[in-house]
Amino acid sequence: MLSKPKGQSMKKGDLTRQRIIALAAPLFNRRGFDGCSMHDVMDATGLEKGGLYRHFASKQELAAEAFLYSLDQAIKTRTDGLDHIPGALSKLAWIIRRFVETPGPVPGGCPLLNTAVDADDGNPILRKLARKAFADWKHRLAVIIAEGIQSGEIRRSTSPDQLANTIIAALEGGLVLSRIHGSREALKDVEASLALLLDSVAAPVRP
Amino acid sequence: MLSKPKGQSMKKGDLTRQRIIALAAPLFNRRGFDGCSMHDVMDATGLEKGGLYRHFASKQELAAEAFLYSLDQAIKTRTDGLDHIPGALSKLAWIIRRFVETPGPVPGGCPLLNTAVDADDGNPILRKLARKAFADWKHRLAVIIAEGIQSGEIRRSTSPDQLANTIIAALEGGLVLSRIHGSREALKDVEASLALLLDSVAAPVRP
DNA sequence: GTGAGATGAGACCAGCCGGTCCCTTTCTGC
DNA sequence: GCAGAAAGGGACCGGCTGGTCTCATCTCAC
Repeated sequence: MLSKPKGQSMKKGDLTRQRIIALAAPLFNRRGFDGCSMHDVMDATGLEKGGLYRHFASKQELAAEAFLYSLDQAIKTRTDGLDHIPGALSKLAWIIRRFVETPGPVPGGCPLLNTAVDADDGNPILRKLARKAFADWKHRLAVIIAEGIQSGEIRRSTSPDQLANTIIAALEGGLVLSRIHGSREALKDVEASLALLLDSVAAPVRP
Repeated sequence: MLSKPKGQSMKKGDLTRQRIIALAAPLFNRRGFDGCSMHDVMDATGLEKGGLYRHFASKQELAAEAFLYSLDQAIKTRTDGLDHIPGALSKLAWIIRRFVETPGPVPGGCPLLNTAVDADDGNPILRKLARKAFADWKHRLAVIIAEGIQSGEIRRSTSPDQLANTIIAALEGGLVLSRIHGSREALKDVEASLALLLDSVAAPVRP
């Protein structure tokens, strides 16, 4: 289920498998599990049924791999460079700005949100993957917030989990609004409001 | 496309039509357009193909009607009683609390969000309906906020549209998180953070 | 170079999809 | 109560679904 090793020891089959996943990912992300057929994947990859099913036991397995691929891409492009940002509040603001300004690497909106909505009333496998992905994201944010509290940058009364959940919820909701309206307005509004919220949890500067 | 008249002049056909919509709404809301087949609707309603297609020209028309029904139900249960709440900030807090605490009348999560995600890369009809529904919701909130500014309850520097978009984005995002985790935690967190945000836009009390 | 295993083509399958059509049954205005 | 209209049953349609299987071809270690 997990990705095969990358690098010099990759056989042809592994390369094909990776190629299928990379080409299927935007299809599933855009159209959802039911909205994307194996024939669509055939068209996108140029492979026939047999070639496809040699690498994946089922459509569900391919969809799961495609989701993990999209997720991985999204995380990479949205955290690349974060380490160089000093300070918890700056890190949070940077993450928010990145999310608002940088389009997702895999077309079709955020794969987490899409998969969560697509699978929340069925498809337990995808559902579980989405749940874990959200939990991981929340944890990453909560760690930054906790560090900010530790360092005295953020008020002690702040709940890391609460703030992390709020940031994720607002960004994801804002992305949906922006996509349906075909304008970045909603995301910009969310960014501005989150900035206000971050101000209000910042510890008062000591004179 | 729009609902037929209700009341005394309803023929049998109109009643059946309404019954189909009401029974199909949760199916489409839970499983999405592609995930719900006409056979599912047949099972839910007890009607045969012919009976169904007498009342709707296509699956798309039925889905659109089902969406409008779900939307109408959601708006009703979430605004009923709002008029008795005095003051803009109280109204906003009340709306937020309602959203967090009252489960949607049509199972499967928020029909707006679901439809927006389901249709944002295709299905222009549903997409347009979702877009309008979000715009209407934002307008309703923005009016309340503008009134709060007018009355001196909310800071003049506040942007009604920005705050409205933020509230909607955070609530919808929080609902997705809560549903995927099977816990109200995320929504509660969003509610608390929005309360903080509302505090920060409240005009300072005059001594 | 060769042989064995890896890879892919593509015909095939049963079942389901949205949708149509015609005929019977039921309703309703008179 | 009757005639005409409205409503619904259900067989039928072509096309598409996810998935299987066999056989040809390609790759690569030796």
